[in-house]
Parts: sequence; C-alpha cells; structure tokens
Amino acid sequence: MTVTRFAPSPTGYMHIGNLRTALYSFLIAKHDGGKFILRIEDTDRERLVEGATDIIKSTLAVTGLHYDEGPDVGGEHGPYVQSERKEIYMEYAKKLVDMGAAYYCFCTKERLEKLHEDDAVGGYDRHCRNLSKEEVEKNLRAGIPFVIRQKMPLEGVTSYKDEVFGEISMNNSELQDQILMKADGYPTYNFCHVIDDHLMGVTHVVRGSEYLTSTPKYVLLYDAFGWERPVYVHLPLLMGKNADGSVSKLSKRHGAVSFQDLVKDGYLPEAITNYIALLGWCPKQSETEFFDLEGLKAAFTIDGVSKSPAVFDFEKLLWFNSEYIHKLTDSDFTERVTPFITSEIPESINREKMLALLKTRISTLSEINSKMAFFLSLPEYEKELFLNKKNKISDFEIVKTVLTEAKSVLSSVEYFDNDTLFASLMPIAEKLAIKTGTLMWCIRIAVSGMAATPGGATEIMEVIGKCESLARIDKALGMLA
RNA sequence: GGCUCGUUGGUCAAGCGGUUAAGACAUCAGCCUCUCACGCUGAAAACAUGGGUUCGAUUCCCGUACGAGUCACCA
Repeated sequence: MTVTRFAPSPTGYMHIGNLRTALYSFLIAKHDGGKFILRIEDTDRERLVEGATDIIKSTLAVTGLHYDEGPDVGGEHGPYVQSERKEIYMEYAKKLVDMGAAYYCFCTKERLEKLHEDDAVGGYDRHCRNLSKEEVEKNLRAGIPFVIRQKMPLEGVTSYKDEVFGEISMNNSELQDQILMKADGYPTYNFCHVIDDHLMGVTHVVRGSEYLTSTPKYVLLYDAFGWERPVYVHLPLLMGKNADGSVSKLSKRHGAVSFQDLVKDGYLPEAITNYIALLGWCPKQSETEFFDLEGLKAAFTIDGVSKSPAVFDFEKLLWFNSEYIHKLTDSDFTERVTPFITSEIPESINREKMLALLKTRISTLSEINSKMAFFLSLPEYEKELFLNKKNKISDFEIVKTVLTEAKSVLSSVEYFDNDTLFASLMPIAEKLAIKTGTLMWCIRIAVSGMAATPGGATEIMEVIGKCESLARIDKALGMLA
C-alpha cells in the first residue's frame, strides 16, 4: 500500500508551496487508495511558533486533505509529533554508532565556526571521526557536550532514483559528516525524518526539490540500517516573479503567499487547491483544467509532475477564483460572501438581487464592498457623464426629456422588478424614436452615477427600489436644470 | 566557488525522432448586449545557443549560456 506523509515544521503560517507539497503527497497516496499521514517536525526548538500546528491542521481541514494518521486522529505508529519521540532517535543513533556508521563529536561551536570561516577547509574537518573508544568514553563520563555525526564514505558514489528527476548521483566526497543528534538531545531533520518514515511505513517520500542533493545522505542511512529505501518524489519549486522581471523562490515579497492570506483576500479554498495542483503537474489527456479534490485523486499520477520550477501567477489564480465564484449557487455565494461585507445594508435594498447581480462580476469575495457601494449610496458624478457618443447623446436636452418621461412612467409602476420595469420603460424609446441603448443609458447613469455598472438600469432599480430610484432621477434632473 | 537539477509564447503547460508545435491565463480585435461582466469568434505570441547522432531533430548525446537548488547543532 502506498503511504505518504506531510511533515511540516510548525514555524508559522502555511506557505502555498507547503500546501502544494501536502496536496501532491495526499494525492499520490489517495490515487492508489493509500494512506496519508501528518507528522509534525518540531525538533527545532528555537524556531517553534505558538499556534503554528493549529494553522497546519485547519488548513488541511478546509482544503479537504484529511489524514489517516496524525496528531489528534492517532494511528498505530504514534506519536506523530517528533518532540514526543525523542528517545527513539537517540536509541537509533547509538545503534548507528555501534555499527560504525556514526560517531560522537565533541567539537565546540567555536571550533566549528572557525572552520566555517576558513574557506579552504570546506565544512567540518572530521576531527572526532577517529577518536578511540577510550577517549569517547572518557569525554562522555566527563559530561562534555556532544553531537552524533553520520560517518560518510570517503570515496565512491551514492545514487538513488527519483520518480520525477530520474537517477541522481553524488560523489561521496561531497558529503559532509552531518549531525544526526544535536547537543540539546534533539535529532536533526536529516536523521529523524528517516527514522520516522521507516517506522511509520512511509513508502513514498514527497517533498520539494531542495532536498534533491541531500537525499544521498539519507539513502546511506537506510542502507546502514539495512532498511528498504522509499520511493522518492521530489517536486519542482514554486517561484515568484520579481518587480524587475526575474524570478526567485516564492516568498512574501511576491504578495500573499500563505493560504490564510489568500483566504482572507477572498480566494476560495477550492480555487486555490485547483490552481496549485496545476503548478508543476499536468493531467494526462484532459480537456478541462477544473478539478475538485475527487477529480484530482483520480487524475493524479507522478509522471505528470514536471521538473522545471513554476512561476506562481496571481492572474490565473484570480481567473480560477472568479470561475469558482460564478459557479456557486446563489445561496452558497451569499453564505460565503457575507462575512466579507463590511457595511450595513439598508432594508430598502433588495439584498438577494444585489448579490445575484454581483456574483458573476467579482473575482474575489473581498471585492464585494467596492462593487456594491453605489447601491448603498449614489456616488458624486458630473453631468457630462450622461454624454455618450455611441448612443448619440451629444447634448443634455435628450437626457432631460428621457428622464422626465421615465419619472412619470416609473411613478405609476407598482412592482419594481426587472421585467416590469423594462416593459414599462420601452414605450418611451418608441415615443421619442430613440434606441433602447440610448434610453437605458440615461436612466442607468441617473440611478448609478457610474459609467460601468453591474447589471443594467432596470436591474439596478430593482435592487434599490422605487423610492431611491425616483430620488436619484430627481437629483439628476436637478443637475441638468 | 564545488556539486545537483532545470531551460517550449509574458505565465502555466502538451509534446516523448517526421505535427500547420495543442490547450489555458493574460494581451489585442470583432460579435453579442440596457453600460459592465459573462459568452462566442479571431489575432499576435515559443522550442536558450553551438556542435554532433540520424534520411530527418523541440524530442537523443556533448559543450556553452542563463536560471534555480544545495553546501547549518534549519527544515
């Protein structure tokens, strides 16, 4: 059975790149009916951020990335938080030392820093690699702080196969004797993820391609323990476009890059998921780009994952989002957009009609406020706005005539719904021998005060009602007098 | 700098030795229309570069350029 995991470290918000990794990891498992595990990698005690784990969990929940095993839900391989598994790592590290694949290192931070500054050395000089057993015992007994390092082969080549990138080989001489256990007793990522992945039965390791070149070290660990190596699936990076046109790893300076920021800006979780699924992956033979989670599960295969980094395109996300908003039923839309509405909507407004009109014209939920403002109060406008070349309105006389006629017709209309209004108003066009467009242009400007509006004149009047419509027409007439 | 990886229109991308090199977003034009939006139609727009291999390379190999990642008691 395919078992994958998402193993974030709780250091803050949920980056969109992380979410994509979680998504792909989830999909790879679910495509095969496998298991998806959430594991919290909190071994860096200094970067730990309060509440970060909750953000991770809630993000996975709203995007539908439900995990079969993990904190809260449990499972047979728990605990799923690394800080609660501390003893396990030391045990395995010591095993490695006994096998001669790792060693104690008593070098001080100061010494390491000095090595670091000296470019000629190029990393750790393996000073403690050949300490005698007696020396190690003595240091241990003396309570000298230590770390445990992996003993890399000095020559030869280590290779592994990645499902996306193919065969990757590194000269062992390139490999540092990396730290497995830190002086504070916590393991490093380099060590504990291997232990956990093995213990938890993870079959496919899915993660960003920044791990491509360190994976040989992990593979060596599996080999040392005599464990079966997992299938590696490294994902292309997500990039952002800089102001000067260059690209770099997607980060805050490119805009809202955390899931919650995007949601706060009015993006729908399902639109975000759909869009990021397509960044670095393409379905084999598909006519559509629209996928819900079920569709993704069915369509997702690793051979559709690309190798080259993808630039995150906010324009396209925006398009996906507007498409998803348009597809919402009116009641779903109302439910989801309401929390974004910041101003009071008066009773006189036909709220339902207004939202229906706006639904197909906004791209993010937060746009609702600016788009609906003119319904609530008439914006200031110049009378020149009535002039319109296409509708052959070159002077104010015709505007005045139209509005005067409209006012008298409207006064006797009882039900202000779109169809009735349209039917009542049309005779004016006939009477004055003008086009529908000309007639409606004058009225629409009067009731909206804007050149471009969501919906036509009659739809707008349906929303604001008889009283307000007539008041706005009166105001226009006053301006023109 | 060493190592690893990548390079098809502005962006996401299909292609997997022979194609008029798909499609989507964005852009532009036209149509539709009670303005806008939607929708429809169309346009412009790409195989980084130099060598091979081959009857034939976007596709395979090598070099170059450019880009990215990585070289932590971070993950």
